[in-house]
Amino acid sequence: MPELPEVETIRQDLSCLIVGRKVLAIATDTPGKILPSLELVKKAVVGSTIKRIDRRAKLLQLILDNGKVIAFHLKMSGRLLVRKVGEEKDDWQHIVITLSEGLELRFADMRKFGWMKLFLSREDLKKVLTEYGPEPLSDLTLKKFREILEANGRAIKIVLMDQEKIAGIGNIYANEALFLAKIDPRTPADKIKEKQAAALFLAIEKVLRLGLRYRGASDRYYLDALGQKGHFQEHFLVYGRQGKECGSCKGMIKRIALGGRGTFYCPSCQK
DNA sequence: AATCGTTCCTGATAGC
DNA sequence: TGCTATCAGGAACGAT
Repeated sequence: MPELPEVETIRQDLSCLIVGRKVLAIATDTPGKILPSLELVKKAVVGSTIKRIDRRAKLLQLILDNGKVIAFHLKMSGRLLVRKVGEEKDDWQHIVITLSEGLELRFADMRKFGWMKLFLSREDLKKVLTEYGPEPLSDLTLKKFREILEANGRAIKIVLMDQEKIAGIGNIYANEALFLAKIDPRTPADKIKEKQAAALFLAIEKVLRLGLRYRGASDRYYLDALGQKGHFQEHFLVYGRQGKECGSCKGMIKRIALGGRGTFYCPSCQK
């Protein structure tokens, strides 16, 4: 599932591939996934040029030269693919944005949880973006991190995945970071000691950077903008490894449900 | 205000 | 073998 490293990898790809291209047309077979509506989006963006690609949390934004912004949320299974016009249709392809010079930006989504949304101005977008917590790789400091933990009594894994608290961390990176920091995912955030908080702060940075280095985790559906898999899934220490041996203590990785999400940890390493 | 349950959707998997 | 039922899961939303 696309989290910060996956969305950032796509952002970098799109920056190289489609910045400077003009939007010629938009088509879809799932109009409900285009907000506020296909017609309004067409009217606002067809004819404009893509100036820049930004990312904030898991939200990807095409910044257009007319001041409008198109944002995408990939949710569980969304893909943004750059293809040449006429190339074979992609699996679960639902939105096609035709660009100048024979390219297409395709939004494909097996689960159909993802969406595309028009923002009429940078100010409108900014309002939404301020609702996200700090970016863990650029804005978050240890001091700020400790304040977040102290202010929240819910399980640490729930807090890590809460986009209003910290932006961009999803299930995979939350599980992996907690393993590296040797913290039980159920520990109430406000009960985490100073030393453990510092270890977790570093572990978050480490797993996110590792995810970026491997161009994301293609656990199930994730592909980069050219349709290539990432490789971080080959280095998972706990995620999806229930019943397997812990690489650190030779105990067995356990799976539990936390906040309705699959949670993976080593009971003997993570106290 | 904080937190919980429900909803969206479809492929994978379990059970018979 | 082939059918049906269940489940997973990010985040918005309504309910408590």
